Amino acid sequence: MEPVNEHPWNLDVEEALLLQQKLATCVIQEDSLQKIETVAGVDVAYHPVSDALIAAVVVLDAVTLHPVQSVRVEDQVHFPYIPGLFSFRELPPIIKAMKKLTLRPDLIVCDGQGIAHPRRFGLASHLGVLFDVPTIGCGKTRLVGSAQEPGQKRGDFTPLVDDDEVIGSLLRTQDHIKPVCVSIGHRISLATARDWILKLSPRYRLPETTRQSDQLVRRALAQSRQ
DNA sequence: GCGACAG
DNA sequence: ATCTTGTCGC
Repeated sequence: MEPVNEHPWNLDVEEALLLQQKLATCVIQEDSLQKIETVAGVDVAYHPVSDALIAAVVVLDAVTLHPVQSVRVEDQVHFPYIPGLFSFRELPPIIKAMKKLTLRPDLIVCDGQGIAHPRRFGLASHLGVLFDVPTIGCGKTRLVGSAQEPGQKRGDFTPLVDDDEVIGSLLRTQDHIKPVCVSIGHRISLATARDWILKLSPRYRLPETTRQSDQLVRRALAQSRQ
């Protein structure tokens, strides 16, 4: 799977901020989904031994949630972790992994934010714009914004608000378990994004896409540690 | 000035 | 994120 748009990654902080501002105008905050038959999850972990990042993409059947394809890739770190500039650290290995996919997923769920971001351009939006594929941001914690605690039942949600703007939802995926932070990545509406996250989280707090890509990454870490 | 701050 | 320690539930 090849990206539709590309840009340099050897940027300093100021250049990265400007690029976010520019690319944020490309985000489509509406559904433009065709048939969703496959859903992908992406995750990245830092490998301290080799000072590298390991990225994994797992593509699941949207009905059975069983994996149909998975890829893994290792890449050097070339940008520090800075809240708000997360994608400049994690996207290079993710793009490498995406290029190895022989099938094009209909939807991608990211472990991080979409437009629930200071400049409305988190990792999920960045990935979505570069590949022009529908994406959802599903973070374990929030980056910006404030929200009331949603009800205790699976499916309950509250708006995440920043600067008088609804930028996402706190969504309870399991009864009494800490909610996740859902936001639009690209080419999807917030309501549809919530529906998919709920559908992908039938048993655990996090969607199967995130859990399975996370598992693949952890397996690589444990393996190369010996 | 101080805290907060996706992974 | 990762690592460590401690506590609780299965």
